[in-house]
Amino acid sequence: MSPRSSLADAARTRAAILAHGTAVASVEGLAGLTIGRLAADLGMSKSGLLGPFGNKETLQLQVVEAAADVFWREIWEPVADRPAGLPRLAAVCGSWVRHLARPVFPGGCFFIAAASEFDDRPGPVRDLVLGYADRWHRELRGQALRAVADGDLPAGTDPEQLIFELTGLVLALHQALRLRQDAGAVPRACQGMARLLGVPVRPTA
Amino acid sequence: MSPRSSLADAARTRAAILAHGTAVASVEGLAGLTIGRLAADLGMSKSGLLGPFGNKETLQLQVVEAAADVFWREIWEPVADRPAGLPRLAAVCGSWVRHLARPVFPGGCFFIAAASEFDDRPGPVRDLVLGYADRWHRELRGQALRAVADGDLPAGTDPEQLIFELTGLVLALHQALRLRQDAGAVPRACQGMARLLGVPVRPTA
DNA sequence: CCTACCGATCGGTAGG
DNA sequence: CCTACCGATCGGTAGG
Repeated sequence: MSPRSSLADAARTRAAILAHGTAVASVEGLAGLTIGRLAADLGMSKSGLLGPFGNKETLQLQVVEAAADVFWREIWEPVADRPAGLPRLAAVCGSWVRHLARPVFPGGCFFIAAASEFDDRPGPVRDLVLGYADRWHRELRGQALRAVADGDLPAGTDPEQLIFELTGLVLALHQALRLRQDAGAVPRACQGMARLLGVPVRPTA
Repeated sequence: MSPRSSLADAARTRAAILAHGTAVASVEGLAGLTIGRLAADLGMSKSGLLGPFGNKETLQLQVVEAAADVFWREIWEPVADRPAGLPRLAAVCGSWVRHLARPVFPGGCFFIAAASEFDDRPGPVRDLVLGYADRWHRELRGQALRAVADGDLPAGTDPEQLIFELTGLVLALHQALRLRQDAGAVPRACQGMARLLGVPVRPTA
């Protein structure tokens, strides 16, 4: 009941809003996130929910940031201790597949959905999603370049082509799992990745 | 001004609504299609627009069907005269790439967007989108099976794996073009397809 | 964080 | 095909 406690309460409230917001947005879309629905789900008033954010766009931006934190923690951090280059690239492919196969958000991969939803809608939300996509792309490219330099991928391998094809396998896996509910797509994605990398890929946490 | 003319007028009105509806939905999403916005764009009243359809869901379903007609005409029909098997499969990959690179709808590929938007929303719209996806999948598989039977793809080639990877390249191309606005993705998609098929793939109309 | 309220827009209907 | 209208919900604000 001290000032410190009410700051902590406010932080908890904000965290609860963002956690539920990422879950709802993964299913309904970021644009389909409504203040009234979120407030009702959390037993709050609309104005109370909007308070920490000011307006809907700021809420959307912070939902994207919260989802990015989860994505990074789920996929990249578990493999950060693998040797740079091919071992880490193969490991991140495995944890990426795992993230899609055992979805953290009820609507599957938040970023695949957000990228598709906002690819044609200019504005701060699109810019932020694109910024995270670029960051992800650069991380993958760094590992691919290192793998080529180490001789773990054939000389002359084009890192951009490799990352393009790996991304394609992830997107095909997402569509197969979400739209077609075809769990057989998990080994197909791993097989395609393994062929591109020359080493086994398995869904790992 | 005869009855025949007013039937023709009604058909033209319906066609205009569906043509504009597919365009708007490709950008705003099928759920973001609103009756008021569509009516304002076309200079009609909301009730006049809703008349031919009865309710929004029926409008959505008929927009999906109209988009499917365009998709089929744009991608499959131009290559229907190619020999069945590998030649037709390579040709359809080329016209598929072309469809994405020179988008017919302002929001890019209607079906990639609709599949992502409705993969988590049960109901008639999802069922219809899934039905078209299945139909597309079966067409591709038929050509792949024929290519294997003809000896134009290595014996032991798994048609499902092949189609999964081809679809991944299409999805990666869509994301690169729409989100990242990276036109360099067109040759990357073609290169990946050519490696999978063993023959050149070029974007063709 | 709340209640109470704002104008705008939603999908849809009545009646012509 | 239209006007006129319905209740519900949208994002957001005033005031506490």
